[in-house]
Amino acid sequence: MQTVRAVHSSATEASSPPTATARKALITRQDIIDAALRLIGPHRSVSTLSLREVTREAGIAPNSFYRHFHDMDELAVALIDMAGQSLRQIIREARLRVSATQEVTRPSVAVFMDQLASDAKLLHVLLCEGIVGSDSYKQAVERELQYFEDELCVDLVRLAEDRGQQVTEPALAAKAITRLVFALGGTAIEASPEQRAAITDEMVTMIRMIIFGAQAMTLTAQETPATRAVP
Amino acid sequence: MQTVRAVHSSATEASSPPTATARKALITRQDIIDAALRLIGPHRSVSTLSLREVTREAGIAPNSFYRHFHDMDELAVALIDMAGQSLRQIIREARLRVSATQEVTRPSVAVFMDQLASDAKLLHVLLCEGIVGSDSYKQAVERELQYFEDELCVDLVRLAEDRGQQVTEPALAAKAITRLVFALGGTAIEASPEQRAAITDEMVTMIRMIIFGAQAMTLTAQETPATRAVP
DNA sequence: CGCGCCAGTATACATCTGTATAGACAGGCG
DNA sequence: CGCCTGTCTATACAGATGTATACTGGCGCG
Repeated sequence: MQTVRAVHSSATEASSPPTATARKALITRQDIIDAALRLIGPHRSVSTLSLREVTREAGIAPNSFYRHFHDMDELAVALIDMAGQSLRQIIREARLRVSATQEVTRPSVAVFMDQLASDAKLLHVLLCEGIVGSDSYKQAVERELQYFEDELCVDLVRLAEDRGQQVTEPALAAKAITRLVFALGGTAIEASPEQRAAITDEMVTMIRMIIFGAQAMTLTAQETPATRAVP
Repeated sequence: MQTVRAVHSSATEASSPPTATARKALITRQDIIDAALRLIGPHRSVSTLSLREVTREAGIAPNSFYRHFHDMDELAVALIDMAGQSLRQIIREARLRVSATQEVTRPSVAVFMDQLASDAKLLHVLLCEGIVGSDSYKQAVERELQYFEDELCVDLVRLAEDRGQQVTEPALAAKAITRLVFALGGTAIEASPEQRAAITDEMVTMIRMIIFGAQAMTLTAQETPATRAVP
């Protein structure tokens, strides 16, 4: 486990007055959060960050951390909460864009991918800690995903009603879409723009499969119970 | 996947004969792999294991590790490969069970969940390293998932042909199913048996949605281009 | 002004990590 | 038997980490 922490001090430690050691005027929670966000990336999850690493990146003394967070866990929860806010932003933005167009799926996926690009770190937090985090992390992540699912479910039902159709188990369809989009989003985080576009197209088709399927299953249930076998 | 593990005495360090220090007769790669598997769990990914930790669990000296693996990375790759074998086992077993029944989806999902229960650690490796691992880990994981997708795609096409139906973009449907199942499987790893059963039911319905959807989209494309709007 | 308070820092320590070096023991072969 | 070779262990070291203790300097308030 060789630490390849290259020089990198240029960005953080440049404004040292001639005096011995400059004292940071005021450290805010946000400063520390920003430093943590700068550190996490495709290969670093929050749970693997060390306290000293974060304070080093923030340009403060290790002990100063405790003035703002009791734990590293507290930092992680703060990050997960921020990621949740990012999620809500996606939903809001998607509804705005959708209400102005005919299509539904594509603009929504586009919003998701846009937010993924700008808030990659935050959404990555959700992905990582939902799988590898401690129990409390996982619960926090699950809560945020659940919120996303619930909102999506509402939209699915409304969409179907607007078109005079039914959708079986919209909650399940919403869950499938959510989990699928997040799983694929995880692989898209470090993709090139053209790969990203391809993933977007794939996502759109997959989501349409799920929506069509949820609608088709109502038809089979009431119309043709025998002609189309249950796979 | 039978684990032909050696004696591997007690937990860590209990069986010291009167002599100074007992020397391990023969250390095998498998001993070290088993120790690593014992250590990883819901909150521990391979990338966070330390060399000393693994050797401690294996009951050997830290340096003995190097006789069998050049790196911790090499251990991780070995684990991912084992997880891949576990995947192939799932496909084989599912095909066996399916050929004996009418239903397709449910027995396949059941096989997956069974394997998840018995090889939870291995499949967890795939989940973790696919998200948080280094680039080479991610590539290795992606390779295994791709294999799973390809096999599933073949089955999807055959299933549709047997019933005289078409499926649009079977590769995409297979990818959607694969990613969805793995994402949900990740949350099922530490679930109770009844939660697990509920997740299984959900999975079955979701997969049917995707399959139905992939079939319904062929209908809309050729029959009614206007009556059913694209969502 | 004096003074306490607080947000910052420096130093220190025990513990962990990876790994380099050297030693001990068993087995095969002359 | 002697010796070499391969495998495992012991010791040691430099660096990292979390945190306890003691410090320092600027701020507002009496």
